[in-house]
Amino acid sequence: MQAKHPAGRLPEPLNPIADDGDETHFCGTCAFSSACIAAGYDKPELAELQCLVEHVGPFRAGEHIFRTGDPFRAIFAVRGGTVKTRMVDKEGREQVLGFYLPGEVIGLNAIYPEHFPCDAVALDTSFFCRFSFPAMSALASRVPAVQSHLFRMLSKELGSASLLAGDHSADERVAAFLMDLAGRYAVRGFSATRFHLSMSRGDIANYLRLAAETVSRVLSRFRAQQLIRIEGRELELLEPAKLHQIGQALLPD
Amino acid sequence: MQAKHPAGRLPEPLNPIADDGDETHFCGTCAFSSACIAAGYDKPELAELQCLVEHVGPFRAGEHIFRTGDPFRAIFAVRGGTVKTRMVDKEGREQVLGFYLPGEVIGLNAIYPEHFPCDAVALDTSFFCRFSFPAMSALASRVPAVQSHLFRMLSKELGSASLLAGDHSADERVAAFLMDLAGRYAVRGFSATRFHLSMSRGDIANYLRLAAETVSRVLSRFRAQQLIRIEGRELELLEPAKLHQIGQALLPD
DNA sequence: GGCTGCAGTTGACAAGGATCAAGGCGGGCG
DNA sequence: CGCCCGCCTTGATCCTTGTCAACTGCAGCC
Repeated sequence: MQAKHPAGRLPEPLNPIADDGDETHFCGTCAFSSACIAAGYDKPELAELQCLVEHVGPFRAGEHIFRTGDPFRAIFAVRGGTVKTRMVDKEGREQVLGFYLPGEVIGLNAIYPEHFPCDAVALDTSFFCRFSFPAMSALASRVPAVQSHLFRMLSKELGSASLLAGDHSADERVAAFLMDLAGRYAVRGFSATRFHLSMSRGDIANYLRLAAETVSRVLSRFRAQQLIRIEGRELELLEPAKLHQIGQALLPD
Repeated sequence: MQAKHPAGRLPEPLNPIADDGDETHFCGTCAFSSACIAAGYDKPELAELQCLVEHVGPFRAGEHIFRTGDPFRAIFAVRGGTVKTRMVDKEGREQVLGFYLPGEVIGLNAIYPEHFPCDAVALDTSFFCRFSFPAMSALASRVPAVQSHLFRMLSKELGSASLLAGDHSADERVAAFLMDLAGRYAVRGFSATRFHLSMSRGDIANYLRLAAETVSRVLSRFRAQQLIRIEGRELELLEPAKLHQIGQALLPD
């Protein structure tokens, strides 16, 4: 039993929030920050950006930010908390499309259909910046950096959508999932080796197209192999390099 | 053996081409036609659209339109023929991302990384309209219809990327694949019940994350059930409604 | 003509993961 | 406090699908 970490409780959960800004400076970690910077904080366009953005929340775990079929009027940047997007088919089966962390943007897939094609559900207590899309489009026409930023965000999400597509083993999928989360936390300045899984095992499994039991088994195996330390939803990556190698087929680079 | 169609040879293969236009009117079935129309055929912007578009081809089956890593300078609309996009991982395994028919656009996923993240390979003899992306962006800034069109194309592709994601049976996947192709031919004005499969069984299988043998078996079963008629790569859908029902979990609506 | 190679089909078998089932743990609430 | 209800874990079994293999048909080519 000495392989276990009986008393090794993980430290207090981190509670990342992508909001170090005030009404003038917005969020430093926000997906739009580079666009704001490009536009220049002191330019008249910023005043306009302030008009089209609105802070909304908090949403408690389980509450909807938007629902399938809602008319599309805005996109949302996560300021704090975590969100899952999901589709529910007519037989009532849920399909998790993605998880969104602070600084990331949801709603881009609603531009074309003009209605949200999925639900967005808070997993944590969450806060958002709501960007009116018509106003954003108009601004994009005048500020090339904003237009280019929108194009790039859309294109980026296209790239990540094809990540999950391949037929890969349960180990590869879970390892890639953990490393993907780690990388996304890292680029926003949070710890890449220790974080909280806001989503249930069932949500992870659904997202990865596995059974919840399989996810549970893989995590147990990773723990037995000393690759991770996991206690409920508190996670520590002990061997990121090995995990990256296991999941490499699904990971960029 | 009377269930077979011994002498029922399928008619001559259709050879759709999305080009009913000349240098002035462009392609009526092209993905950009609505943007052109919105911009007004006689407006000065059209002259600009002509400057940024260039007809390229023919490419013969197996030739690359672009390769992974090529610098991103343009997107391509298929005028005629069929294209597959694919990624090849470092172990050399191929991953088919999608098939593109006349009127559809390839290269949108390269905007963000600024290099093509995948290969595009002609399956047929193929022709394209090449749109310089910098010029297109500049035009989009001045013509809201063009900007909006680009946003919508990107968003639309986001939606279709999540289509394939679910864990579905081989029957569901193949049925949905056939119905998806049928629908895409239909919107461009081609027959929705009889068409040529430009891609090999292996490519279909790879795209659907199945083994080639499984695709072969499913198609044989569909034929035995009188749902389709298939002879090599010539396909006729005999029971589109039943196929749609089989694949409904993956299909829109 | 016969050889070669590729695409496709079909069969036999094996394996990874889904499903079914049972039990533990923890939190909310009467 | 004790009950209940999710969430999670672990074990046993089953089934879909991948893998291996053999065979056919066809096209290109010497």
